[in-house]
This record gives sequence, C-alpha cells and structure tokens, in this order.
Amino acid sequence: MTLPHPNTDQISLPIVLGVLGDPTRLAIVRYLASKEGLPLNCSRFLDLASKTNLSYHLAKLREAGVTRAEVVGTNRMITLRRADLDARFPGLLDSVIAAAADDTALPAVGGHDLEMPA
Amino acid sequence: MTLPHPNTDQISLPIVLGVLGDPTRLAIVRYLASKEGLPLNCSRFLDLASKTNLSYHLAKLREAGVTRAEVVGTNRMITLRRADLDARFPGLLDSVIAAAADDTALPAVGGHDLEMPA
DNA sequence: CCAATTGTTCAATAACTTTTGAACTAAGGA
DNA sequence: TCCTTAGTTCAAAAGTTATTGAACAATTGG
Repeated sequence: MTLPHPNTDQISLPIVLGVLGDPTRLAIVRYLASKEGLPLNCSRFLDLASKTNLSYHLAKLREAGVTRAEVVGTNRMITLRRADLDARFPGLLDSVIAAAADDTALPAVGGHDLEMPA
Repeated sequence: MTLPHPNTDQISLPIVLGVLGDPTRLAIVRYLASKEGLPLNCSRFLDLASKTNLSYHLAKLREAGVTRAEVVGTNRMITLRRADLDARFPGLLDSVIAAAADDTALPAVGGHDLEMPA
C-alpha cells in the first residue's frame, strides 16, 4: 500500500508555488520544516483544519511533490521532500520558509512538543 | 492618475506565491526579470494572453505587490518590484526565477529585442 | 471477534478564478 | 476635431478549488 508521488523531475514550479499559496498548506509546510526529519502523522495538523479537509490539503502537497506520505500501520507519516525540492529548485524552499517566518501576518508555527510521556 | 499598489509591508507571502503559481503570470515575471530595469508596457506580453486577460493578470500581479504600474500617457509601464520583494522576502524572487529557468517544462523566456528601429 | 483509532472517499455545495467579447476611457497624432 | 493606440471595465460563462458531513476501509489493541 504505497501512495502515488511524482518523482523529482516531475515536480513543477507553478504547481509547487500554487500549492504553497494556500495558508493552510503553507502552515503545514512550516510545521514540517520546524520538525524536520521527524515523520509526523496527519493528526498533528488537526488544529489547522478538519480531518477531511486536511486529507484534501495533504493530498495536494503530496501530489505536487512537496511532501512524502508513508503508510505505517493505520498512520500516514508525512515528511517534507526537502532533498528533492532542493535538488530541483535550489534555495526555493528555504526562502519560502524564511519568508513565512518574516511575515508577521502569518501565525507562528505551532509548538506542540512531541516528547513521549515519561 | 496613479494605480493602487500595496506598500512593502503589506505584501503577503501566500498571496505572492498564489499569484506566481499561475503559468501566465510566472511567464510575465520571468520576462520582466530578464529585462530588469526597463519599464515595459502591457502590449509586450500580448503573446502570452489576450489583451483583456493580460489586464486581469497584470492587475493581480500589481495588487499582490509583485509589479508596479506607472501611467505614462496612454501606456502603463510595468516594472518588477524587486527591491521591495527582496526587502520583504530575501532571496525568494531570485530562487523562483532561477527555479523557473531550471524547469524545462516551462517555455523559455521570449527574446523580443527592443532596439529602436534604426 | 469487537471496538477504537486513523485516515480516505464521495457527493454536494460554496466560493473563487480564469477567460471571453463588447463597450468604454483617455491620450496623442494627423 | 477625428482617428488610432493602449489599456480598462463589465457581465457572463466556464472551470477550478475549498469545505463539509456521512459513509467507508484498514489496522491495532483488548
């Protein structure tokens, strides 16, 4: 059970930009970037949208090649495709994330900690 | 007769990204970047869309703060707001333009020369 | 097996975006 | 003044995207 992802050379700039042009999706990407390396499951993002709507936005991100989703049991673990994006569009992701951090009109990235309970 | 433009601190990242996510507008921006400094009138872009449609896309770019339009007689001279974009979102415009140049799925920027006829 | 958890799909709707042609304005040149 | 050039505005049509709730599927733990 693997989900469809474009390969690196199929990632399209206008599609990536369009996908990042939505505030919910930009927030998802910022959150992923802030926890980079850690695979996060979808329900991490439930403060950003309803479950159904999240499914929609996460599919858009995945289909655009911005994120990767791996099926692990009943979870989908989501990661940023940083290496692929950097290879295809050097500097783009970093400048978008830095720009988002500078844009005071956007909410700060959520700081849920993810330590295991002791 | 001046047209409405957002000031620098009003430029919003998701709006800019959304606006650049359209292939016609991305092509306009690439062309402006390739002729940087030169103010170009709207009809420079008639190969990209119809006159009416161009008016629509150029308004979107202007309202997002990506371009500036100055009324000069019967022309609107369009320039990239590079300094403002660089101030607000450092590196973003450069990486978008570089990414567009790398994206072989996008058409090469049109090379109309603009020498005055002899 | 049963129930809970995680997330998807579907159909409907609402909201927005893009594109078009026809009519228009405003400036400039003959 | 009349014609042309440059571009806008408007309303309609077409297309696309976002959001919702209800129903569904798959896995896991008891």
